[in-house]
Amino acid sequence: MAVPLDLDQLQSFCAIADCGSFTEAARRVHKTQSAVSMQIKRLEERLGRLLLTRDGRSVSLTNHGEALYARARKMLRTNAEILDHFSDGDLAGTIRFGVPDDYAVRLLPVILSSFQRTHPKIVVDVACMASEQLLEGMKVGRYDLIVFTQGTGSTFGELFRTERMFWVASHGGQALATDPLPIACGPQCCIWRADAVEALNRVSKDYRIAYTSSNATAISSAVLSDLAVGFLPESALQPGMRVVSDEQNLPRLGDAQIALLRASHAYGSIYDALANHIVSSMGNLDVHPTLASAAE
Amino acid sequence: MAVPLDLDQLQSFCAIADCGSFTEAARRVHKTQSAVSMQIKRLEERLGRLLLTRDGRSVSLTNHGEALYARARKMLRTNAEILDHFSDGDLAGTIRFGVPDDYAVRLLPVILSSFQRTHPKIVVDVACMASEQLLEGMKVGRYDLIVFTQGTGSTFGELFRTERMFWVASHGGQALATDPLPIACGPQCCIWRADAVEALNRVSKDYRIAYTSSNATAISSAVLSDLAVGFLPESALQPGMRVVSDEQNLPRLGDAQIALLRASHAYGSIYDALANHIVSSMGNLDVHPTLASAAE
DNA sequence: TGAAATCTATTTGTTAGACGAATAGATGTC
DNA sequence: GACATCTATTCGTCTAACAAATAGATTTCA
Repeated sequence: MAVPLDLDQLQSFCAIADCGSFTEAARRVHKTQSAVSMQIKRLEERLGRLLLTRDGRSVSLTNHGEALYARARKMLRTNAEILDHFSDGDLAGTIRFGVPDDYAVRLLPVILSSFQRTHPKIVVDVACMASEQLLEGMKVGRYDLIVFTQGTGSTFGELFRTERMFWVASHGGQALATDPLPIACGPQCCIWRADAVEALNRVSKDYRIAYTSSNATAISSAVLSDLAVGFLPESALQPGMRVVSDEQNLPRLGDAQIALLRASHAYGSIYDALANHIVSSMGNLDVHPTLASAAE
Repeated sequence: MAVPLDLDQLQSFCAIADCGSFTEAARRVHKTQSAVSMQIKRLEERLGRLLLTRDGRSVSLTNHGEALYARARKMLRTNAEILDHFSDGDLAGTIRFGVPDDYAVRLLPVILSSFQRTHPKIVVDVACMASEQLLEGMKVGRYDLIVFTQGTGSTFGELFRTERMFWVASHGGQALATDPLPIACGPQCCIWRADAVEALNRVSKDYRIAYTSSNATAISSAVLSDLAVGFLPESALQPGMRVVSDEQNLPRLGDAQIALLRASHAYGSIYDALANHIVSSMGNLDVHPTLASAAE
């Protein structure tokens, strides 16, 4: 191996990929814009490929950039893990953390309790609400780190898990057989709502929005009490719910993409520690293990 | 994250861990001894721990060093994977590769065929024989890269897989019930032989070495034809063999440790490519995913 | 016991290259 | 068409990584 890559460059690269801007990325990694620009230039020269497309307006990853990103992330995670492991004394501080309420119930307790055990001096201040509100709050600086779900299309933040979405009904209920189909879902802004509505229209299925709430438990209750049919990601399924099989005439839904988003200042050791913990606890994405499968 | 670690330092660190010498490691990474010495000094300062113990004669890893080593290796593998992925044109060259014959049968075809598919221009010259002979051949420069198995004690080379060892007999055969127990195994030098013999003595089991060969297929045949009982690692088990359950009075055997060893010159892109491929294809070791479990 | 050999650590001087500041060039906005 | 806001580039500075040489420590062998 001639000379290994420079993690500093990869860090800048990932920062740009995350926020879509050289200037903003520079702030995050505590460098000037020119330094970041030159780092990327050197990285691209080193690998002999264009990694980012600069369209004046926005910056996005090329295919090669995508291929690099996943692996670079992995290396940076391991790097942060090492630094965390060797950091003297326990890390201390407070993290304002946001998570969609549908995941909160199932996943949070496990994840946060094991995190608290290894990092007793980090206080995690948890907020549970819909992804849209979390993103809103992130904009005004209310959180340091949030987990949120996004549609299949636009990707920003750090994608670390995908999940199948299922139509669900109550066991032995009538809602599923009703026409038009009564549906329980989040408010207008709900990311999945648009996807589901579009899918229903595509198969010309009659439906009506029978129940709306920005509270996930409220929606679950509506489904469980047979008021309506709902759609949920795999890990939000609850006992008493019945997954509607593909044989029914309901359209297949797109996958839920779960990502991590940091405030621009949240790139320190304690944030890395929590982010790493979440990704390794519930992440289900990884680069294909062998190059065999990764090669084009 | 203040400033990420330097992969260059980690590379030197791993090279030292692999060969137990600053001077030799320096040759491998194409630097002077002083440069390597200073790199380690900086790395130890950075992490605030002693990573290597220099006892004048030999150099070995401290506990902190061990913890770092596994993660550093992972990063270096990913690094090599990236460079491989982006290397222009197909890598070309010849690799003189050695592998124990017991593994050759089961694993080689799959591994090498997928490797050839992604790296058609790399010629892999395969030698199949017992680990001891491979190590012997490595000493005199006959191989670039070998896979070999070692006992539970001494570790050198790059450990990437462990496997349970099983006592095996033929289906419905008599050998297992015979007293003293007839055993088929490798020659004197066989690593497992000492372990098995020691285990038998520990439980005061009478046995006799009934069949000896340095050829793994010969031993398998002896077991299959009920001439004797044998002991094999999990992945060398073959149809027609019966694993002797723990209820029988045979002692539990230690695990087989499978490692990779490179010639001192074999640190280039094509060697990395094959080494990575092998490790990701058949490796079953990894750093614990979360720090939770890794913390002391 | 002492000389030679062979380690690692340290010192010194040189130099590449990474960075920040300033500027140019490009693009979209009002 | 002026302005704002990106990224690229130029320039000068300075850090820090390196090779070469040397010192210090330890083992080996006579």
